[in-house]
Amino acid sequence: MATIYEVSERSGVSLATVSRVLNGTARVSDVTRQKVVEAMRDLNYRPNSAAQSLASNCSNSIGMLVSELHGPFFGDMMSGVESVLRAAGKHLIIAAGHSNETSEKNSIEFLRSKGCDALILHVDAVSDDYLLSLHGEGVKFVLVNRRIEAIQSHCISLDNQYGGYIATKALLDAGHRDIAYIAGPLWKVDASERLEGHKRAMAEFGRNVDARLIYESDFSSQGGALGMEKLLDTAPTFSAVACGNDEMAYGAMNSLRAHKLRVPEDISVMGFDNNIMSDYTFPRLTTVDYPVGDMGHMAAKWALHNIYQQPKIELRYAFRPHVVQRDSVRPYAK
Amino acid sequence: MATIYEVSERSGVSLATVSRVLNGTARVSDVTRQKVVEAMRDLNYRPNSAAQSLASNCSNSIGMLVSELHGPFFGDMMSGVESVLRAAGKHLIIAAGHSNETSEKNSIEFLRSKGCDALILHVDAVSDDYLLSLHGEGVKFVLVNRRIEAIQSHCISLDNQYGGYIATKALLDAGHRDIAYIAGPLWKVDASERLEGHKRAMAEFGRNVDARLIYESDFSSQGGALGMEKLLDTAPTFSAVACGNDEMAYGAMNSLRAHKLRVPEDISVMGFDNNIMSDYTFPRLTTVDYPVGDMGHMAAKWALHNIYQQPKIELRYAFRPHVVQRDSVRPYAK
DNA sequence: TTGTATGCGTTATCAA
DNA sequence: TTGATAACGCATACAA
Repeated sequence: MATIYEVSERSGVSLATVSRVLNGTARVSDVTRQKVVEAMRDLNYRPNSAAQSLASNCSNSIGMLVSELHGPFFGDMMSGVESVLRAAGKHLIIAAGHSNETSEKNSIEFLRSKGCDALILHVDAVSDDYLLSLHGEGVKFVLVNRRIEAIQSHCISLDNQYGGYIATKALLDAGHRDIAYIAGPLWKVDASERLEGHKRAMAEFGRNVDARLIYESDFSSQGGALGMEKLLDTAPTFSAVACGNDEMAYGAMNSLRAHKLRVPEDISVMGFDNNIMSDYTFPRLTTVDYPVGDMGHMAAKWALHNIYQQPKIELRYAFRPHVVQRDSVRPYAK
Repeated sequence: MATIYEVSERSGVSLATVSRVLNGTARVSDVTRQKVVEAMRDLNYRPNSAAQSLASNCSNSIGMLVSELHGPFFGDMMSGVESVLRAAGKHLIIAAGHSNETSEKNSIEFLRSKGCDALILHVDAVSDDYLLSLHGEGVKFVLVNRRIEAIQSHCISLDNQYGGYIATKALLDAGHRDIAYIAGPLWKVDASERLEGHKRAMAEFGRNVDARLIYESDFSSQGGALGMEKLLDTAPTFSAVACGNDEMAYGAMNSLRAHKLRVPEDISVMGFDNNIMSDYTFPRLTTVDYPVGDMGHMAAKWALHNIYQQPKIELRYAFRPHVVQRDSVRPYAK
């Protein structure tokens, strides 16, 4: 592998000048630049990334922690992040946190140890205090899908409460009044915020929420199916169910089908996230669109702006979802 | 940030010794080790990754190129890779190739420029010759889901031909004889191999394949839906359809439903891949299981063994899929 | 078992 | 506009 020395030698200029044309960091006369460029080409020169990082104290890498690498949600998010980072010549190091506190902490340490210039974090098991202390230590990071008051400008989040609200409101507007809710694990803030939104919508329509109509599940389809079983078994009758995410909605629909109940004729189902698959279930799932790709883009832009000082980048911290009408909800008919 | 010098000074031992306890590369007496460890803790020392890479000529990073970051297939694959790499202290840099030749080449160059110790490549747009020349240049890489004779020991692949064969054979065994096929884009080797398998199975049952029963699509659900429309419109009657992947099967099922045809009562549908979602479609999709997570694991192990000289690792290069029976296929009844 | 000295390939600070 | 030269933080060959 050719080094900058060899380029310097072959082109007859100094080390420093080669570095200059490499980085465009200072004016270089056209003729010398020409010579250097040729030498680089001839030698098939590639700068050594580690040496650059060491000397410049900048690794040009961003670490990203997501709960899981698979699943449509994180896939779209990583995709959004990667595309803008890539266009900026930065690279993305990924790690999975598995929604487990120890694992998330380990992953963060791992990413830190790799010398990332900044971290993009989607964490749910770790505490606010931990994150705050990280911030105190000077670790550069941006949180996705989580909001901490004290470091608002480091949080890119969805208004989950609003999402939960419009989901249930869409059901109410369609005439439903007895609405069940299958929530995600309530220790996760997004899950509990969505449920809050549901309650707010219900309250707005003068419905006090019956606790038996709410089931706390785990964001998985199995969990959704289980929740529906339980609801069907023990809850008062209902004509619609809102789910904390799409996957649970899939499970719920399967469970309904197993009970010979038709969606949406007998029961309307509302999801949350708008996974790519929700357009291909049967019936196609009416849900709340989560602009996860956009939020991924924004997280990457945050890093470009705050870490790499790229100017002229419009940052946005709060995203609002909207309802996507498809076929799993229909007006209530007695 | 504390450096090794400061640790050396504070613990009263030499630089070299600190490095030794850091890497466990040579014997160090317990007392000195103790002093060093304490100093590290007191100073909250973290080795500088770039410096380590520069000095050791090893970045401890693996670059991975996948077609897309989203979608169940690549998600599972990355997940498999990450977990074993992570356990070994190596990190994963990811990039998307978008199944486009220029983009794939750019991504490979990008990854190379980042100093990855090795590359895990899922590419389909780039030519064998290109890959071979890369190999000739000394670039370390392993191919996933692609086989090139000349560098077999660098290829971890699924027997797609066999998969296509068992998919159609399952249909034939169920009594179907008039079987349509919705293929992926045939310039992709996996798509064409699967189709080959289909033809082999048909031939084995004495059926010569009617070209009108084969539709070349694009691996997307939309494409699958389109293919089914076309088949319904212009092909001779058929009682079953095998699809090049699950996503096209989803589209095909939707399209059948739109035509008031029931799956599997009127038409049986067979997928390929066993996406996580295939267990939640309606009807649940009978398909061919692609052990993509296992293959991801293996790709990572390949790197551990071949690049980092980790011994005692069993490598496997060929994976065989199997049929997963669910609800979208049923015995043919006149 | 420990220490010394050198090199890894850049960037960056000076001068010239 | 260019060139010396000193960091950057660590690994390692060699000596002790």
